[in-house]
Amino acid sequence: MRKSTDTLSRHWAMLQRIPAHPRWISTAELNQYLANEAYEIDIRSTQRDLNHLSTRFPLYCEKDGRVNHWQWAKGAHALEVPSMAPTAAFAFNLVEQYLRPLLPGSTLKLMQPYFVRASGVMKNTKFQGWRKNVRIINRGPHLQTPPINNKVRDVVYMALMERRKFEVGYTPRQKNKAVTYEVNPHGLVIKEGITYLVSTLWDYDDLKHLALHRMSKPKDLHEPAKIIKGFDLNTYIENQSSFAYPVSKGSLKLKVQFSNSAAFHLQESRLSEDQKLTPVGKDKTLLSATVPDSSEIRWWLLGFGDQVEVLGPKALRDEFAGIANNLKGFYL
Amino acid sequence: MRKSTDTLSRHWAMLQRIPAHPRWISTAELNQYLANEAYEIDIRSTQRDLNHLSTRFPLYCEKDGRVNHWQWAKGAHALEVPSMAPTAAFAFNLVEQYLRPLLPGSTLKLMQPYFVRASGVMKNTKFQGWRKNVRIINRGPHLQTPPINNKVRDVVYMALMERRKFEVGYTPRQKNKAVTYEVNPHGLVIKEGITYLVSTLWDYDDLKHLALHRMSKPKDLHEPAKIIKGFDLNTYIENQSSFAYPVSKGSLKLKVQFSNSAAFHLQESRLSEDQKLTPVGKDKTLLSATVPDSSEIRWWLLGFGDQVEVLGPKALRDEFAGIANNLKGFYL
DNA sequence: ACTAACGCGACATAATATGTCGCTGATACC
DNA sequence: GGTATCAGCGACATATTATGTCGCGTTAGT
Repeated sequence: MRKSTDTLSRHWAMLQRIPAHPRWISTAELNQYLANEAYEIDIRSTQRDLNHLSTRFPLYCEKDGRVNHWQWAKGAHALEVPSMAPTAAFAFNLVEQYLRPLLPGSTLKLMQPYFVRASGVMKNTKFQGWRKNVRIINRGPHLQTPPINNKVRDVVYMALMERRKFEVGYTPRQKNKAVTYEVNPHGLVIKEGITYLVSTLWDYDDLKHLALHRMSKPKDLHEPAKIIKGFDLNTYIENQSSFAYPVSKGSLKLKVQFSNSAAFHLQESRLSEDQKLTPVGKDKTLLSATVPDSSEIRWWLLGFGDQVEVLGPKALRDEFAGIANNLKGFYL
Repeated sequence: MRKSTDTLSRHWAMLQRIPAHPRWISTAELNQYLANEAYEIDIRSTQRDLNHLSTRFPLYCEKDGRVNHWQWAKGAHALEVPSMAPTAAFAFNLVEQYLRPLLPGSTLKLMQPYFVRASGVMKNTKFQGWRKNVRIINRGPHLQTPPINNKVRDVVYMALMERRKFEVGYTPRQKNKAVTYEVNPHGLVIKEGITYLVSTLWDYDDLKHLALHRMSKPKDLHEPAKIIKGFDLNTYIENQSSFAYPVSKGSLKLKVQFSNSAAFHLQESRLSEDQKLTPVGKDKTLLSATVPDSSEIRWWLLGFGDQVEVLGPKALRDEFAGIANNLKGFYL
């Protein structure tokens, strides 16, 4: 009566196919899936397997009428093989520390199970209180990223990934009341901790930037989105300078004089492949490098204050001269 | 002859206990481990199980004399249950994009299996070429992080975690020849993409900063490290301003006048809990906020150039006045 | 109220997981 | 170089279990 089977790998396939809370799968669906995967087995066995597996794994079964809905229990920590190596766990912890102030909390929350696992692995080492002995030094202050609703995050990400429309309440800045939009997601931009969805609304063709933290009551419409043909996010950002960042597509042959203390770390990590550092006198260093012409580089150079003098190119020097002049005016 | 057993969970335990390449475990060790985990079983069964499992999972067995060494095959992509949710995969992809220019490649490589898995999940969505439709805009140019040897990374991380000594070749800046150090790792600092190990050497008590990309030929000494009693990395960084960053432990009651365009994004992500923005005239905004007194905040403010005028506190205004004066001098 | 579909207990039986034994070959110790 | 030791593994008997089948109770849909 019994066929030759491979119970172990079938069980494995089942565990993989069962989704995490709040998604679920019915016994019949799972049996069908297994049949497609070359595990043709009686549904009775699938039922038995599920009951058996649920005694060993945090599987949860919810009866919906006569149908059993199976899922991984809410908050069940994922199991993985091979388990996370200690060094990988360390990397996860570094990354967590690094990202916490920079990315919206709700995006990071999606990786929470991995961070938890990493902490678990670290607990078995002697490096207790490791957080106190690792530090990542960032430039710039930590802006407080506005919170994004988890449901908004899930619907938006899924809609973007599956190229579907969705409906959402949006509260424009300086207004109190949410209006309802039907959104066709085109691309995602994160800038200074704010997440924007580049989208069109209804059947219109003009692109809007919708901040995720201004969204509420999302509703997946399960309909294909209307995407502008040939849309390309990079082109969009650069050509239209929609996010007001890059200055031009060209590059700059930078010539800058640093104080030695400011130039110090450039000896370790370089600005460009062709970077050259030349000592000038006792306490100055001349930097020459070819870099993309962007507002980022201006920002970076300005941040050094009076530790940096821009020598060239001429246009950039003039820009900086203008800024210096204006600044001087402020503080007369 | 046969005892009642729980084959499934025993197999699971085995899979979890087998380490990833290049670590390994012998059959006897594994059997011993299982015995401790309440799976008391004949070693013959452990042998059979391993052979059986290796037909279904990428397990690799290396014979060392008469002993079998088992490990997950090199580059075997990890398996996890429940499998990564599509939204989590999306988050991983975002994070990967975010981190690539900011963290040393070898640290990121430790997370590679997870990024690979995430990409696999994304492949099942309609969001092909998603990389082109997601963009994270960073401030500051991308410095090129110098490469760290993988072996160095592994030995250093493990030594730090297990509080062990190690021996390493170190090539100080502007020297060609590596000298050999015996290192007691105390803490790790990442700054501008450079990874430093704060350490003492041999039996000395003075702390050195060793850059990981200057290390070579690491050798774990499998001996407990000699750690300075009461060492605390944060205290060390702040008190000794060893990494020349924070200015003081106090806070600043910042009063700053922004041009409206520069102040724009502060309406979305705030600098502090108590941040206040007040319009001044037609095209200026007054910001007041209490922030930690740090060089980061100076950097950040300077980056805005002539879009920002510091009004208070007086000491900070004076600092900025001095900088403006010097700058003006450069560009006369 | 009838029917179809699902879950599940029971049962027979084929398949397999387990302990045991003994052989082979590599290592280590004298 | 001889011998004791130990790991791996093939073979075998057998207890255990995984599987298909059947039938009953229950629920949803018509």
